[in-house]
Amino acid sequence: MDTGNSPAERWDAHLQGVVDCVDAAHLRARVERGEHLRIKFGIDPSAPDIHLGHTVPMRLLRRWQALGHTPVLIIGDVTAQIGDPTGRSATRPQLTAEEVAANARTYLEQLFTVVAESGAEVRWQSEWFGAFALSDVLRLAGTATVAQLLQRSDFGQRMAEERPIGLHELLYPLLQGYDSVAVAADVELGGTDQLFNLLRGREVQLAYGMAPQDVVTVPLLVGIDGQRKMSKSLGNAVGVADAPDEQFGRLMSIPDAQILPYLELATSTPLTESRELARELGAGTLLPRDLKELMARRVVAEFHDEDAADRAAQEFVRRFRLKELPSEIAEVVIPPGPLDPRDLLVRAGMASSRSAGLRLLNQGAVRLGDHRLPAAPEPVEFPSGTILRVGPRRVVRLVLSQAARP
RNA sequence: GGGCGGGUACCGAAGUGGUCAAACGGGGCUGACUGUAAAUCAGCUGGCGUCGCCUACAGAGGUUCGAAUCCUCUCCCGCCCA
Repeated sequence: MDTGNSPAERWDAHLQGVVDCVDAAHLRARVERGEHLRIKFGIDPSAPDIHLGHTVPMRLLRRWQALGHTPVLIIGDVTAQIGDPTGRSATRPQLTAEEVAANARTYLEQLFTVVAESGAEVRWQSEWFGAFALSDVLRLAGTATVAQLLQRSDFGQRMAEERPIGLHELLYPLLQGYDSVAVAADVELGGTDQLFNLLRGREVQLAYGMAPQDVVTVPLLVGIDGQRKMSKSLGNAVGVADAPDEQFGRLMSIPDAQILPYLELATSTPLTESRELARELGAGTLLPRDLKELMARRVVAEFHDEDAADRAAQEFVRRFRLKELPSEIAEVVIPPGPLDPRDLLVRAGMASSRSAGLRLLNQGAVRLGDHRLPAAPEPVEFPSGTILRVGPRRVVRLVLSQAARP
């Protein structure tokens, strides 16, 4: 690695966006010496799609990759069948090998939109755990005490609340730690919530007579609800593979307080620029809405392209500021003839049942053409091509089927 | 093996004979408002031929005019002691 910079500058470049660093002095020395390091990054393929939260450590990995290090991506196909107990108050359902393999495929594909594929090493846990004998498991289990493993706050809390803890969950940090032995990791990288697991890797390496890896963590991205950590299952995530409109819209719904964190963590905005933008925001010369839009455009541009970002932004303004119809409207084919409004809603896919449809009608949520449909039970008739709107977001074009009924 | 506590709507969690389609919170949906798909406020949130009926409180039986609530058996889960 030769960035042409002084050792100290090189170290600074590594440190950008880092929260914890253990052992910082040790790592610094290696970096300043210009060593090429193997950077382990574990992937949990328990869900198929990557969201913005995952891209935070991935972004750091990319930066370090650019600085000359080797990303070692570990697909946790074995541990995914356990489910990381981190932050969990309950045992997670176990996945089958097939589910995990399928998830891993799409996951990798999406990961390589951030990290450069060339030069990266991809390893599957089953490479080493596949051949694990019981004696190996026992040896690994012998590297930690129950008390050490229970120190994790989520386990401690579960104990206190008399909630179940699976034995396999206890093993999780050890398995993940053994990965570091298997790939001879120099550094492991993850979100701050992974600190316990990452540190365990050091202990496992030591127990196997290997020099312990250094550990680096990055901040967690808060979900679009602005409250909890971003997570698919909490429904507050922005998926890397989501459609541009979807990404843009979801990003525009984050609370203002999250605009800067998102800009810094979820886009490639240079530090100097984001500082300047933060200053303008504070000074009131830049409106939160505009900065939010800038951030949202950058995210969309990164995972799609500039064009898509432009279109998504325009579409958003069109739909939610000007309250116009979207530029593309899905069509639904409806048989001709008078129709009970409730049935219309069900057939158009806007309501899951007639009762649900009635509720929408009662709430004044339904607009047919440019009329608000009353809750009256009278059947409605309309020409083909009529627009049906339900609430602010759902729009459909009704096309009458020409097939004459006997 | 013994003791104790549980299984309720999308999720969490009340309810221990009728006024329970089931409190409350979360989530979702809708309305108002808004720079916003945010925040806030309000409403809705099993189904159906809508003042009524049907299905529903792990499963199967039973007691009762009447059960999510009582009894019996079964299945599943948790904690503790050994």
